[in-house]
Amino acid sequence: MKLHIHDTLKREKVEFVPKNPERVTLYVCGPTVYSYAHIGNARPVVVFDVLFRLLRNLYGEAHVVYARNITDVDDKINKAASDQGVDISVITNRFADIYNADMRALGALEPTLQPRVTHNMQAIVRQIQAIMDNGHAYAAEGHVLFDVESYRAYGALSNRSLDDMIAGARVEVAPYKKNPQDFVLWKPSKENEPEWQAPWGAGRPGWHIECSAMIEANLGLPIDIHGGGHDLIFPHHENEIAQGVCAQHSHGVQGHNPAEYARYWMHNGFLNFGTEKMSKSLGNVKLVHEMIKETPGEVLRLALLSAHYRAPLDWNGDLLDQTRARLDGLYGTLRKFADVAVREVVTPAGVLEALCDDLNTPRALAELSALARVLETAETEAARIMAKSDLLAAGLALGILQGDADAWFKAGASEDLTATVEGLLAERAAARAAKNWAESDRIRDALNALNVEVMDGPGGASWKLKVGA
RNA sequence: GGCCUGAUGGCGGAGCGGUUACGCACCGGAUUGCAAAUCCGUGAAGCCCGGUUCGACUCCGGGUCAGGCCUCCA
Repeated sequence: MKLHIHDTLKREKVEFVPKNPERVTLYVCGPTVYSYAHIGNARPVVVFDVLFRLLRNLYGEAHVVYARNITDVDDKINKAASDQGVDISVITNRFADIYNADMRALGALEPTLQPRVTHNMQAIVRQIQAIMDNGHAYAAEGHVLFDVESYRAYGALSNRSLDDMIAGARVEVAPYKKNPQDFVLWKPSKENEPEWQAPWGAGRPGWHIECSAMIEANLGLPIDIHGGGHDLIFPHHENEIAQGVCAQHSHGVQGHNPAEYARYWMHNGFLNFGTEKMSKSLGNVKLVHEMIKETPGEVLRLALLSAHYRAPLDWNGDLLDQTRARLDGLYGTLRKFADVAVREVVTPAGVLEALCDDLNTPRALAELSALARVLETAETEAARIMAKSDLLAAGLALGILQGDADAWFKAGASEDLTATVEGLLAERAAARAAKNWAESDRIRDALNALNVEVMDGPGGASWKLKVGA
């Protein structure tokens, strides 16, 4: 099956053809680890996790290399470390671990590589030097700056010209810049801030160079797919391209080809929070770390996948309620057929087709519903085995439905409660066997009072913890 | 000012130039001791104004509204 993706650079949906199908490379911009990740940060993680799963499906697990960096050098990190009087590694290690745990809770697979800036300082220095050697950067007052006018394709990704940008002119003006749009590759550290040695003076890397250098060092240029939030298109990704291309060779009179850096670009849309913006000043920042205490990570994940990744997604309580209800339905089906065997996992064609169409997760979800219905209505055991296998395989492609179905409904129930419920259920089973309906209903009322909902089935009663009670 | 998205039924959200998306909620029926779950079914849409077309939610033009980027940002 052919994968088609929307390429930000070409601004259209194109067929994806990897440079080397034996080694498909994907890079997604990861977090700066100075604080907790919010739910908006999680959208690209979940979206590109689905892409990672799809690529592994199409090209084989061993043939996909997915890198998501950890940025552990940054002003905000410096500030946090200084405020707390600790080394930056104390901050970065702590929040990198929390970040990884939070993303795991959202069902994201671990990337193949998680390069860190501090571990790639030599590669960064090397790439900056290469850009300078190729005549695309210059040193000035301890800084190294990229010379945007030397790179003809600057603006190709974000569709803007240097003239437009000068018109906007909201860029930092500095006397040592040849052009206001020139951006920093290397800068001196302030006093008491960490610094690294470089030929043009001790200091630290600029914002954009880390990604292009880590990509070159860890994945090799060009990579196949580069992803991130669409706010990163400019300036971050635009600058990455300039760096990555110009690090490879001089571009005196030759054409400038952005594809020498990354062959396809994918960007996810933003989350909306009603009329309000999510911001620290409004105090409405939704941290994944906090949300997973209240809501199963799987619900958050599916909610993030409920709209197409490029579309804006309104994030609100209704969305979570509806997603929860949908997941309850799917897990309910799986619980009902818990005893049905599962055969080899092969992603159903309908789901694969939907995902191969620029990661159309809403359509994939529709396929999932159809598969659940097939399982519910299957008339033979063979059909049930096939249907259940399809449903689980479809879930795997999206990173959902892999948990124990019974446990899904009982999540949050203490051992004491479970014991109490099982006891009452045994009494009720006896009452029902004796057709003592009054006693049976009395026990059910008692269970309801415990926030437990009972469901009688042919194989006996099952129960679940009521949500939101 | 420049660039870029989006506007679909009560809600979420896809595809498609002419035929049921799907999910959540609701309603009717089947089933159940009663419920729940499940199944079957009904109802419900395409911001506004033009244009193209035999026919447009779907293409084109204009408008309105909302959001994003241009500065740290998923």
